[in-house]
Amino acid sequence: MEPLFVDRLLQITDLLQRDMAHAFDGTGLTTARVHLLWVLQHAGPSTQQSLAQLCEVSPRNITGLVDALERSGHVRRSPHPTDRRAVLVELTSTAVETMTRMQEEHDHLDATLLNAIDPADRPAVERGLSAVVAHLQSLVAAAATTAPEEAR
Amino acid sequence: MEPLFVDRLLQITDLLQRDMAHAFDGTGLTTARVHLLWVLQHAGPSTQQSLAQLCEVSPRNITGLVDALERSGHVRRSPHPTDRRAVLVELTSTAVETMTRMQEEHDHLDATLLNAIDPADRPAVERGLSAVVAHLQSLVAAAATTAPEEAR
DNA sequence: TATTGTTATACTCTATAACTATA
DNA sequence: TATAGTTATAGAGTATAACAATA
Repeated sequence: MEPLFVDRLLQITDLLQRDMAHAFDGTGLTTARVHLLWVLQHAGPSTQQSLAQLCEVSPRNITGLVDALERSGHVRRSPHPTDRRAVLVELTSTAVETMTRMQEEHDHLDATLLNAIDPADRPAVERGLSAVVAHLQSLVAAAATTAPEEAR
Repeated sequence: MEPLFVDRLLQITDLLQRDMAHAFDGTGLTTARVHLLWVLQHAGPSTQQSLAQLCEVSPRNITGLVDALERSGHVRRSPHPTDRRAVLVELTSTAVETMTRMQEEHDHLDATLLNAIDPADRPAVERGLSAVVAHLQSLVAAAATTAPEEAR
């Protein structure tokens, strides 16, 4: 009996998260902290405000994550050159190495997953998943505009 | 520029979770609690031990979730008929209604997602995602057997 | 007056360990 | 002796609100 299509997607969600969790098993890092490192790696040195926006999380939350990453030596706070209210958060060299390794694992996972699919099916899968993403984006966008009204 | 395949999957992961989170917006429920209700709906009245196994979570965690769901009127604890150590957790009629509605929304989401995919591509997408699931399962299984040794 | 980050407070999910009541 | 559930304790992620320093 075929599972529902959406259940297949949820199963992939679950498995991907488990697999990625194994990747930081020995590092003492967590999903939220790795996400912040990932954002930092791509954005470069950033203020906590901009990190909050990029991570879609409260500024207070960033304070906590940066505190933890500073303690574990993955991140450094330095004064902002022109705005004395702000700090710049940047990766340490240790973290740069860690993120480089994670990026490689990420690319490797991408290759092996694609490789698991019959080459003849790949274009159709690409098209299908793009369509699914587009549809989900429109659903989420629609919910985002109606939900705030309910909340009042 | 095409995103990596695995990034497309992660994007779907993120969007699915957001969309489903909207579904319990007004109910005061959370992901973990809805998951427990979902399990209960499919398993029927259960002891907390078996719920812990089905949810892959500690028994202590179930205590907290059941406490919260009992307070919000979604769940009832009743004495186990033959084992006086155990309790049976079951859905209240309110929760049965909620879960029925959620099941309908789930089926509806399944239909609309599938509908977003070109009919000609559907079989290939099915095959492709099955292969991805199988591959991820083997990765997770492999990590599960090696990780415990590192932990010692 | 507006913005940056922090302190204060609180809730949720999660875990392990010790304990109670029963098997 | 082993099992079911709870109390005790703890850590992580998350949020809002009040406040300090600076713009």
